[in-house]
Amino acid sequence: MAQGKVRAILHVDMDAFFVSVELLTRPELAGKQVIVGHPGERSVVLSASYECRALGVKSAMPMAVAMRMAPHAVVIPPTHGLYSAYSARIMEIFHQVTPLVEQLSVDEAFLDVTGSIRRLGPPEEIGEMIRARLRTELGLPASVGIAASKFVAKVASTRAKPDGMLVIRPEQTLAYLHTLPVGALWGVGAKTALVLREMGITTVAQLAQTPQNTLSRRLGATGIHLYNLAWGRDDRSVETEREEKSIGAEETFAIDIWDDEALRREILHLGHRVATRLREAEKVAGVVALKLRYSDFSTLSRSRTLPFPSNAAGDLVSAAEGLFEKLGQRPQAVRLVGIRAEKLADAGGGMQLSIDPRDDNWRQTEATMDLIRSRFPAGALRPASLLERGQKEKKSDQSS
DNA sequence: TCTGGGGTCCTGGTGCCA
DNA sequence: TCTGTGGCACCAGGACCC
Repeated sequence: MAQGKVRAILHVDMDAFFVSVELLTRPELAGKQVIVGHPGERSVVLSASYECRALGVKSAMPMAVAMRMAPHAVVIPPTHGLYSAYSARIMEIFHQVTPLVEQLSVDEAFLDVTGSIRRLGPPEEIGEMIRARLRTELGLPASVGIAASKFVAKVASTRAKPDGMLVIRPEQTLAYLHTLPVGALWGVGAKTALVLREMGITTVAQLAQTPQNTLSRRLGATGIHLYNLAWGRDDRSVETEREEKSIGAEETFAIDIWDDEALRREILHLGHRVATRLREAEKVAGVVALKLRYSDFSTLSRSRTLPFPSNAAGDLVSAAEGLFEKLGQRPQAVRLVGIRAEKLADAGGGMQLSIDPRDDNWRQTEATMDLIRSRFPAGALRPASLLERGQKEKKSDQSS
């Protein structure tokens, strides 16, 4: 970060990204109500066109609700591979502008262009250039926020949507922030907004005028963080590298499940998914966490430290099964099962040594499975115990 | 209205150990 | 030998984001 120099941070956010990508191959749907998401009863909206948003449809809204709001909307199942491919091309364009790119998700990033100004012109010109390139080279609309800090740039891009650009200069920052509702702050979700409302705080200006210790008492460290944001204080730099902290997979059943055997099969399936991804990332996990969500949406998680870090499905599954056993009788049917590998470390190239030679045989087998999987279509290879599941529970495999 | 799947971060409780 | 304490790791859960 340049000391004593005002930074120029861009936040670039693609507009209705999944929908925009789908429209590239279905231009006849442009200007129509379009939703990307699984059409199933228990799915949610992944992305909605602005024509749908005008009717109240939002991302993460239950599909059933969205369909009541926009009954004529065209629903397109997601094609994640396509979005990843476009995401890579988008990031490539960003990296041609500056090496200081922090990718936040598949469709948005921070760019620190402070050092690019002499070469490319003022930040506004850089922002417009990026938007023009995304539009002409990829056919995708994007919004850009420009400010001296990440947080304010992010707020600006949100306010610039759709297909716009908003610059907030350092001297305008406070006046601008203090016009916003408190929900505009990064980190204020439904629960925090409720707590703040109980305190009589609904705007950023009111938050800024609230004593820090009052906020701290109700919200802990979050309160102090929000207070600083309300005063425009955010000196976090654009981080170009981010270490993965965990890798997980979870599955919501089409109907809630009581059957132990079905739950065990799902644990086995998820364990293999997570282990495969760990090996692809060349990581080993030190901790395995099991997550269950019951019919009433209450969620329970249990975790266990492995005797030694591993990326073998057998180790992950056996830890998860141990946690599952320990839970004993379940009070309700289960709607979701998840497994997460945590405390990740580099695999270090070699395979994990084990006292039991059978374990190493199994790991060799998994390595061979990875190789076969890389050469044949997904789902071509799976443990025998999952074959029956593969035929009965097709729904789950759509997302694997 | 009835809630996916992928993550990160924070907090509070608990048990171990010096 | 017993007890209190502080630090730390681990665990569980919640809130949030896209």
